Amino acid sequence: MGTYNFQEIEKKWQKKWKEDRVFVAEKLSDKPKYYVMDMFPYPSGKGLHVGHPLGFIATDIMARYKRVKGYNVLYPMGFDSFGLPAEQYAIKTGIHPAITTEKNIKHYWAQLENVGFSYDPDSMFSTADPEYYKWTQWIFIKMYQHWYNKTEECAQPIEELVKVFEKKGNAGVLAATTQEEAFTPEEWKAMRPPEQEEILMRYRIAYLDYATVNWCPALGTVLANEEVKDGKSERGGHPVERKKMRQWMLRITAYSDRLLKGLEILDWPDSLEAMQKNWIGRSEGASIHYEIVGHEERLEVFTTRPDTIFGNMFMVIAPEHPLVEKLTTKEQKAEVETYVDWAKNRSEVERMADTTKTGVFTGAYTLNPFTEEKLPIWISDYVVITYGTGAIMCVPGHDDRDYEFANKFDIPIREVIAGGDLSKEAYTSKEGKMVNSGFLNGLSPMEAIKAMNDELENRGIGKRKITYRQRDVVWSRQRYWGEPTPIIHKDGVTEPVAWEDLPLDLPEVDQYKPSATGEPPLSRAQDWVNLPDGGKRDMNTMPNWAGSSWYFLRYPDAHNDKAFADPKRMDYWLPVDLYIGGTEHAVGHLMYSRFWTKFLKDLGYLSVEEPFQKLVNQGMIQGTSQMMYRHKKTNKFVSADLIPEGEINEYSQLHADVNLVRAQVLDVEGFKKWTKDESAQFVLNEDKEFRTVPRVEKMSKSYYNTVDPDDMCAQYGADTFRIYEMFLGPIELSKPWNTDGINGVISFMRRMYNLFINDAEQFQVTDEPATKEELKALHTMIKQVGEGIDRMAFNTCVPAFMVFVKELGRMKCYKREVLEPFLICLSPFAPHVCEELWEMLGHGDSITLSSFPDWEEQYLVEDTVEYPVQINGKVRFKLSVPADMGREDIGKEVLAHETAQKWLEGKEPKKLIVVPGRIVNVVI
RNA sequence: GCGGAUGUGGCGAAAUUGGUAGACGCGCUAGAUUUAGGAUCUAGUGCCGCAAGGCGUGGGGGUUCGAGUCCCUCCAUCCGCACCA
Repeated sequence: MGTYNFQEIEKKWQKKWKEDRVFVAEKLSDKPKYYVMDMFPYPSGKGLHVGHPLGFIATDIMARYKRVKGYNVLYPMGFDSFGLPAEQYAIKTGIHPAITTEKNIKHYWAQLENVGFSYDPDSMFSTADPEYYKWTQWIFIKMYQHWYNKTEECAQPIEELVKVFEKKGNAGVLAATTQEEAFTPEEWKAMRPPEQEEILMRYRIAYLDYATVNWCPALGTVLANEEVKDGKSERGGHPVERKKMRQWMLRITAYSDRLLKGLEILDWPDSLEAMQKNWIGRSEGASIHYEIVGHEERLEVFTTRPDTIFGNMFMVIAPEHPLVEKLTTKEQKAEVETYVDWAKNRSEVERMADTTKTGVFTGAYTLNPFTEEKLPIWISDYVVITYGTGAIMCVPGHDDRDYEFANKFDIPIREVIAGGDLSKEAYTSKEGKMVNSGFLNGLSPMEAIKAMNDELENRGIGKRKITYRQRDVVWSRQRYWGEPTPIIHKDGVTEPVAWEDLPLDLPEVDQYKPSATGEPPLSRAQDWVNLPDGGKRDMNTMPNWAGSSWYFLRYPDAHNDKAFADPKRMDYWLPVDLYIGGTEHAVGHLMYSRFWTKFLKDLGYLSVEEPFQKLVNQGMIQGTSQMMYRHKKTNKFVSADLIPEGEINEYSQLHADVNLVRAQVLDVEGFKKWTKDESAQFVLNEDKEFRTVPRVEKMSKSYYNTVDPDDMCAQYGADTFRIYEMFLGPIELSKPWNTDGINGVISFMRRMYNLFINDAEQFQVTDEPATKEELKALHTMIKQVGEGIDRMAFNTCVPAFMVFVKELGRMKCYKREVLEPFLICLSPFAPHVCEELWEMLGHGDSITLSSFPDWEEQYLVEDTVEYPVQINGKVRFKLSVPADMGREDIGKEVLAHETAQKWLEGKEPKKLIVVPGRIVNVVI
């Protein structure tokens, strides 16, 4: 048998690819392009495990496939290098995060090279490279220097806005802004610079503002909403508080509508699209201004159910609402203050865990504009200040929360839509007829919404409004290892760092943690912070999201020093045709990337509105941990099959290193060596084995269930490893890692190799012409593989190869005519061995330069006989049936023809393929 | 509660537009061959049944000549969001 020496082959070709620069894309070309990439990894100290390459292998297959399909392919890889782990390691050890990061990147890159990915080496960069983050800072400054014009749906320079203010004031400006008060040109000109600055901040796309933010005391920094899960920090699971702080923010809400609409044209998974839609949370409703009894101010509320306004019995405002103090009457003051204090100090976790209604009456009333009733204004934390106006009109009859609140505080309930039973629960459906509702009576709720909106607008007390759940994103982090915010504070105003001073490098500091007084780590570099002219540098860094928000724009021109990228290259390469990555970035990275792309498009740097045309979420590869049991009293390890079910609690469970376990049996000696505990005692079963119990959980070093791709490549070869990962199932699916089935792939690889090299180590490929049967096997394979790759069902390609190889082996076919096209088909999956065999076949060029074969139908169809058939005396066409079928078989099918005719209305059928008993297919 | 998905042998899974369900691999069974390896080859392997035959894609119903696939409904599991007005 020929020896398939994968180690030698793989090393040889990896070296050759590198030296010959085979995978460097033509950065500008007339050829059709294909841009495919992965979500780049964060280079942690732990290295890659077998879960990471799943998506990478898929993109590599696509890249290699598109190359042999004649495309100019850009397939890059980079590193998302700013981030928490390197910084926390630095705090612990004092080693500069840049050093750790560089070391980790080297390790990652070596691991990736081992698997044989066809990355374009010229495109590689790290987000922590100053030559890269120079442009991250540049984009940030651009955002700072622009505002969002809602009339033109476009970001525009802030100087132009200033000119408008000087000429006309802000009254006619429709902008994404929190500036509500109007001012005249004279008022504007009379303002001092810090006052003007404050107003401009309300317009800038990157702006400073006091906002209630997620403060994580354990991490010493603020976090974005996307980084908070269930009231805890996504990284580390530390508790998060709400705190009012002045922070850099990005006005992503200016783009909410475009971010929502853009989803329609994208080829993304439904679940991801739904998540983004949900996150943006568009809802249509009305804003209504209520008169407050005895006050000048009005109370603005947002509601999606203006139809129910006749059932509005009370109002609730959030504890943080600005009117709280003003509205509270003397009698209620003490009670209100106690409540507001309590609500503020309640942690997010507590609030989420306990949703029973609490609240307090302010003593103030609004007037229901339609019933003229006095409605009490309450305060409750079930109304959140960050959504809508932080105040609601409450209709206890037709809203679950209002219903619960009204019952608790004995507020009357009125039915305004017939159909429910209000003694039991609120009736929230929009089915039924309006009652007790004045001019709305008799209408359906949908009709009533429209009528009420018209009436509100006529009377000038409200108008239709669209509200988004999405909030502006906090873009400051009180951390060291990130891009410094390129802003200087001086005399109460801010100004950007000059272009020629970019990149604004991170300063050296003595320690990486926040200062003793709670200032960000950058405050430790006082020389850097304080400028000679009295200005002070901003001490915040940008969040981890910053670098990844535009890296896909950099790959085509990764080392450009004059611009973030050459516009011609942007036009040629964008959008990314295929982007693969995990679902964990659904609302973070993917939302920001879309936002930054739209912003840069507005400024004229890009011509695309959306960065990622097709997106695929690869599943997570879970680890299969191996659990072993130790008796709590005797401290002996006991083989799992010896433990009676009822006694399991007497044992403690430990993770054994999965690399020491084969088929649920532990290598006891290896275990002793690993734990460095020679005295450990083991109770073995009657087969003298120590059995473990598998448990599927996250792949993590701490569970000792990680498998290093380097080990897989060393043991089985990169090609086998790649095919096996694809063979596990669809890439979208999560599945536990196990190597149980890898022998099937190994034997396939051996058989495949043996088609070329026989048992006597001789090359046995001949130039004989192939038979029809052999060509049928070939073209079946080509069709299945080509279609499989096109719909990214790589798992279905592998069986096609296996069947093909088995059949050729059975037919003893060692013919060039069949084997050459086969190698090209297989090469995206197993590139090394295919290159090697391609070379043996006498080719001087890389297999990458060949072209993917087309399948031909003539080899695939069965021999057929055609019979003329008449249907209902009208449609005549020919019926093709397999040659071994007789007329009598067709006769059985005549019953079906009436339906067949219906299918075929308006179409010109060529043939019906029939098998005994049924019509199989209609070929048009 | 809202939104999204998924449910097929002992296991991972195929079946692209409705057309012989379970391809391919693992595992298992038997045999062959060598002989201690985590080897190779051959045959078998959805379930029930000696068989003929029957039953089978989470449950129930429907459309169709024909349903894993389409429609309705219920159930289970997973993921995301969540007092969003």
